Amino acid sequence: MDELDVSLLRGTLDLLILKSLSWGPLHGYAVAEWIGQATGMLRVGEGTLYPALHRLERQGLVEAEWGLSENNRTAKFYRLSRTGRRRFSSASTSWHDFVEAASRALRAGPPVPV
Amino acid sequence: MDELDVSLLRGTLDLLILKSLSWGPLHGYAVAEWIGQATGMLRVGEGTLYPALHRLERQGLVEAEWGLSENNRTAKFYRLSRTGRRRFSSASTSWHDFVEAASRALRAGPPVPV
DNA sequence: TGGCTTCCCATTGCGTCACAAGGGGAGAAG
DNA sequence: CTTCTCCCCTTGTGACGCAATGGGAAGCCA
Repeated sequence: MDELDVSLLRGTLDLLILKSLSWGPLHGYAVAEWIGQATGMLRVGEGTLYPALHRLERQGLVEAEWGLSENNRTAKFYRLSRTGRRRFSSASTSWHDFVEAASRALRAGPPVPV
Repeated sequence: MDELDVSLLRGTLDLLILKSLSWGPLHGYAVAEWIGQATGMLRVGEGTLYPALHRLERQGLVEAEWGLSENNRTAKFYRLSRTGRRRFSSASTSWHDFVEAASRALRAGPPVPV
């Protein structure tokens, strides 16, 4: 009823996309499906996904190629570039670091007086 | 050297602020200080913090009141409202749920074929 | 007295991004 | 031939983190 809180997806989407491509090329639709099932709760709309993919492509992290899907449809397959792979691992650690830091603060006690 | 990756702070800042106020009123400057030390790595600039505080105030989650700081300066003290307290706990659980979901996906295996 | 630092408040403008809404095309299935 | 599923895309819009900028008041030091 109330407005649900802000999209926490911010900054995490790219990482999830890179992860989904870490085993091999996927087309956009499959990426969205994977994220949905792997997280169990995060539904990525197409208006969110495709701009993100194009962004990653512009940054040289993924490369696209047209092909045929498992269902015999023309689909654009994305695959990690070498820099994409490097970026994936670095983004992964900084994501964990960030979560760790925030988590620590959320468990922390009151501010210590100087 | 490289461009650092996107602000992961998105969506987490409000939660950290609410947490910092969970023990009692603090002025803005102290909130920023607490976040910096409690996380050990996240530095919140004033151009980030004050808009956030005003936002939370507009939403009725915190209430502000002028007072005197420990250093004898006029400062605006923020304190959690009752709804703010409720919001803090709900936002807290959804933050953890989100992190858990993303974390699960980042540990997950390849997409299962249908 | 004058200048410097620290503390504390705030705004403007910019770029980024998640997202809803809308549009399209092509295979499959009824 | 209609409908469904799959698969692609763009255009707004609002939200938000952030650098830059400005100001004011207390305290210190010379």
